[in-house]
Amino acid sequence: MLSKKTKYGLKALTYIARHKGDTPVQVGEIAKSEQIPQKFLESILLTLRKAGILGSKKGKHGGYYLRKTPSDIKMTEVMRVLEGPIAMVPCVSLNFYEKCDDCPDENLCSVHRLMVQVRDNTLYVLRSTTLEDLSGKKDV
Amino acid sequence: MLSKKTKYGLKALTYIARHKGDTPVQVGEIAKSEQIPQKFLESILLTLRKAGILGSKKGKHGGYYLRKTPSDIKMTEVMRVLEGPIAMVPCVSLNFYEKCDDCPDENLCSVHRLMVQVRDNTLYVLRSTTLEDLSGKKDV
DNA sequence: GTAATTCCTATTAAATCGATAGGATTAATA
DNA sequence: TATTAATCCTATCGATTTAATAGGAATTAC
Repeated sequence: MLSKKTKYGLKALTYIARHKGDTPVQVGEIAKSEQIPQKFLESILLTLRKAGILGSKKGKHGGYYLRKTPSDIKMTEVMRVLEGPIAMVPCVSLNFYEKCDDCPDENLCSVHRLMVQVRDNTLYVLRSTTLEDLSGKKDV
Repeated sequence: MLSKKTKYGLKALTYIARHKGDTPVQVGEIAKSEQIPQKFLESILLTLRKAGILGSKKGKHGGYYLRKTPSDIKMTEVMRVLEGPIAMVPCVSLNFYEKCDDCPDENLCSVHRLMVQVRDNTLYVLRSTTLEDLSGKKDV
């Protein structure tokens, strides 16, 4: 299940990507427009900033902006920052690998092999989708 | 993240599918072999039985057996029973659909469109994989 | 110096997960 | 028929995670 954190984060990123002009976008504006609890959204955008996806400007007239162009922001990156591992089990995770306590040999594990397949297909989608795709024309 | 319930369930099904002979397989045997807490496994197999995937025989010399041949048991079915919806958000779920509170129009929602893609790719894998694939030769 | 904004830490309520406990029910078999 | 061994059922529990809230510190425009 996709966490609200990730869902809100993706919506916010889309909102910022669609924003015209060179002024940063304020949390309050996004929260209101996308119906997201403001304080919660604050912490999410902070996470995205710490991960280098967003930049921020503090103080009055401050706000958030993208550090890269939307077409350079892959969904793999965003998902890993907000949702964590893309794989459904740690033993097939590329970036968050962990061995299973049980499994003596991963290659013999039926669950492992299935989850590799799922991971590869999910990765394909998330790698080939960028923020530009999310924020682009509705009918694409 | 794949729940332990699903992981254990898949391992148990694989174990049963590999079992030779026409006697039912006992929970204790599976639990021991696959290192799964027995009581927990009991409840999982019960779920699978209620879903029609497993059959059971009570009393002495009882146990569980498959209701269909492994090649007829798709991973979509097993995953839906044990893990719930395959989609990452209810608004793109085929079997557990729910409208989002926020989203006025799903077709305009960037998250929705992304998650449809992920769902379709995951479905492809889970639909084309059966228990026979899981329990088959290790080096396939 | 005031107002508006991000930044940071802590807390909380609710839900979910993984597991355990204890026994009821059923069936084989001696 | 009594015993044994298995599934079946319900309830509970502790730990973790999630979603959200609270309160204020730091920073900046004006």
